[in-house]
Amino acid sequence: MQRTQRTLGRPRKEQDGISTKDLILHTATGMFLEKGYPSVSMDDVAQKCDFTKATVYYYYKTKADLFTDAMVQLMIRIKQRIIDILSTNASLETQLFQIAKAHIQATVDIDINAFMKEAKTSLSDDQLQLMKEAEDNMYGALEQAIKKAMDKGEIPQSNPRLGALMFVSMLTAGNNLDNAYKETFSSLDDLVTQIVNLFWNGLANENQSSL
Amino acid sequence: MQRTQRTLGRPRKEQDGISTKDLILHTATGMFLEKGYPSVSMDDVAQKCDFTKATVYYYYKTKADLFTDAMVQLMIRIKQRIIDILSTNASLETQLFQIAKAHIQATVDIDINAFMKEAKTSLSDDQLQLMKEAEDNMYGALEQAIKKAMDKGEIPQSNPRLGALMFVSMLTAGNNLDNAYKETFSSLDDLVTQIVNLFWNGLANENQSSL
Amino acid sequence: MQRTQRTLGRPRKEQDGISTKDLILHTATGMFLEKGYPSVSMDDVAQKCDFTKATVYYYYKTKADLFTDAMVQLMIRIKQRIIDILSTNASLETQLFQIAKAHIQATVDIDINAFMKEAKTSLSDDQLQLMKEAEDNMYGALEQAIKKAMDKGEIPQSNPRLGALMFVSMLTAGNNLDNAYKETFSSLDDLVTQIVNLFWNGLANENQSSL
Amino acid sequence: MQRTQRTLGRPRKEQDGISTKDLILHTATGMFLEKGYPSVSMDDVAQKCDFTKATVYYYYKTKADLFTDAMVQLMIRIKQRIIDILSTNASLETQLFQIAKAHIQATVDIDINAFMKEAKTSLSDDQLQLMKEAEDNMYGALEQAIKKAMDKGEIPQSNPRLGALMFVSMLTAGNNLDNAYKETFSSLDDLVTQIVNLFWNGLANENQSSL
DNA sequence: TATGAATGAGTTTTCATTCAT
DNA sequence: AATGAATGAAAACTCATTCAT
Repeated sequence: MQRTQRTLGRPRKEQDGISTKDLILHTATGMFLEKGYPSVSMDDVAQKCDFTKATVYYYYKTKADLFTDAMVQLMIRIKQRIIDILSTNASLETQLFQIAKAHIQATVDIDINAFMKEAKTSLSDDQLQLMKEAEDNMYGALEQAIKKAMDKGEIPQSNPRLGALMFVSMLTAGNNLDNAYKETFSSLDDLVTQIVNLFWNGLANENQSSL
Repeated sequence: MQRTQRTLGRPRKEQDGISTKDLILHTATGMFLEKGYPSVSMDDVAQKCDFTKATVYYYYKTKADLFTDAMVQLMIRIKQRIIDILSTNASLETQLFQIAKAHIQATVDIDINAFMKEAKTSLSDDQLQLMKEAEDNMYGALEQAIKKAMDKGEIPQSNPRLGALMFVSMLTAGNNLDNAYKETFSSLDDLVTQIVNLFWNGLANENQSSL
Repeated sequence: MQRTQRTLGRPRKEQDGISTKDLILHTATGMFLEKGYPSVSMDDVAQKCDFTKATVYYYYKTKADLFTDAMVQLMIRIKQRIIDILSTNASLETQLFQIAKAHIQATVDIDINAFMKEAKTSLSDDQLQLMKEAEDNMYGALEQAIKKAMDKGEIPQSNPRLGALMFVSMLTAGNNLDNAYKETFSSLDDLVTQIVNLFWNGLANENQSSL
Repeated sequence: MQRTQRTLGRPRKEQDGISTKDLILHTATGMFLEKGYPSVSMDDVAQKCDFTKATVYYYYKTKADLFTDAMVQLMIRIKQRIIDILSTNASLETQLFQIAKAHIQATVDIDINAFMKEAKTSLSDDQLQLMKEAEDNMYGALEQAIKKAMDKGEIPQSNPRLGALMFVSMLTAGNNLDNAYKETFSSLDDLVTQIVNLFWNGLANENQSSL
């Protein structure tokens, strides 16, 4: 008659409560983001985790698997962050500002497109599919928020998906800014504000296009 | 006054008027753009040119040298194309549209930031410097055109460099669009128009920011 | 008190009690001695051991590392042999004869100076330092024995280190003797005796130098 | 009717009176001595001469040819220097001192044995033969001088060739001395004197060998 | 006489991956 | 769960050599 859910026997080694697999995944994510897929070797990841290559292979059958999982999990986390911000009552503009700030504060930068290009030759179709779905979901949240604002009349009707894509592309560019140039901004908030303003109001601030 | 009448050494092939070195450079440029720095081997380049690795090394001492030259020359060409368009009498908005169209029509796409990240560990400081300068020049032309429009009162004053950077980032994102999604646009012009409009008019089309 | 009862990982082959690493080191030592540093490739070593290049790299990170270890270990072994002989009660002359014989009987021959010259451009400062120390130790034992004999009055006072160096240089030269010439000696002992005599008594066999 | 030996027409380009072939040979000699056969590339030689590889090949069919010629000519020059010194009226000991000093003053060092070992695999039998002969000649002069001194009763009878070989080996060792150690001698003359003394009088300075 | 172009065969090194314990 | 051993394939780079002018 078992009373507790607590598993019996000595609990498995989980230093700081993080499992080996998670540690590997987390470490790999950071390294992939920093250097790109081909420039990170399984040994690099293993060494940074203080494990051996073989241990990494114990958890991930191939490097492509590790990469796919790393990217998918990352995109899920980002999507969740976006959703959290979008679920508040603030105006869309305010929310976009919050998203932008969170994105730029995170040292990590997901230039998904660049990653895809690099890894394309190494990933299986299934893996590419997985990543594409995660990417879709990630942009999807933003896209729907924009769509809702359009439907509510908050902003004029246009292509909401394109808006979402362009917004993220601008954030990525903001993240990759040359350090020397970055320092010409008085603060991070200042940079973020200018980017969001550019996205929100455009360069011209007028209604009519002369085209 | 010395005349070196007869050229020394074996003459270059010059088939179709294109020298071996140019062929290598051109081929390499395309491959780097398509797959990224680490994924293109010197042998890959050589084979595509129908030469041997050693021939590539005859013209470029290292892979990093080849890459640097490829990117710098590319950015020079792009800068020139931008300058050509900007030197017409058309309005800036029209010019931006032309630039965007030229950029997206070119199969090549330079996601400079992504390349820099990939190659950073492999390039020497000198090489990085060369690329940064070429990049600066490339954006510089656009930046000055925006600045001039601001000074003329054509558009409101804001950060012209950030505008230039964001514009190119949007074009790059447009270029990397998922094919399936790309096909939802009625034409290339349609896609380009929407991107330029978004940049020019912003999402909100209003003057006041609520932040 | 942690007992690592079961050894982790795949166990080494240990055929004939010699570990893979030792086999590689031993093989490499012989090849370096025979052909010199630049003329021995990592693949050469691997093939002679019936392993792959990658296995050699598994144990030695670089060729320079392998070379350094090979030479240092060799010099340590030679030093030990010299010390063993010098620790007997025999007269120094007899001991020198024994050392000379052992040196010449060993098929291996270390022309340390020549090796240093060849490898100098390839070795790191640390590696050169390691080799220099091992070399110093090797000569040191001989030097001290000569010094002791001088202090005891067995031989006249002079520069003991120079004596040690010259002795080894003569042995090396003896080892490298042209085979045709070597055969003009009635026996190995004869050759060794003549060399040691030359070193011990000099060419002139007289006390006064006319210089 | 030609009166003068002076060749007619424009004299061939001989900068500083040294022909291209001689310049190449001379340069190559120095580089081979400094770095050893395998570590010197034909390109290295060419660049140091400010010519192209192809020019070197114009004068020397193969690298082995260049090396053989370089070494043979060098040994001929050394032999001549030895003969010059030995043809004076000075005592053999004095002459050996002069030879030793000349040898050690020359920055170049011919560790012929080491070179032979390195190059053995690359040289043809003919080339090895050529070098062996030059080497024989080089040692031969010294050998004969020693033999003559023995016949004159100046020094006791022993193996003159072995003496010659050992003498040169000691000089080579003296040349390769660690710089730090070299500086412990008050002057070059001091070092040379000690080496020649050791060779001439031996370590023991006594007539009887206890063996 | 001298040279620029081109190459084949190698060299050092890296790395994803497998295997046996 | 984790690891040490071993490898095949490829990458960057080198170099002696040939060829055509």
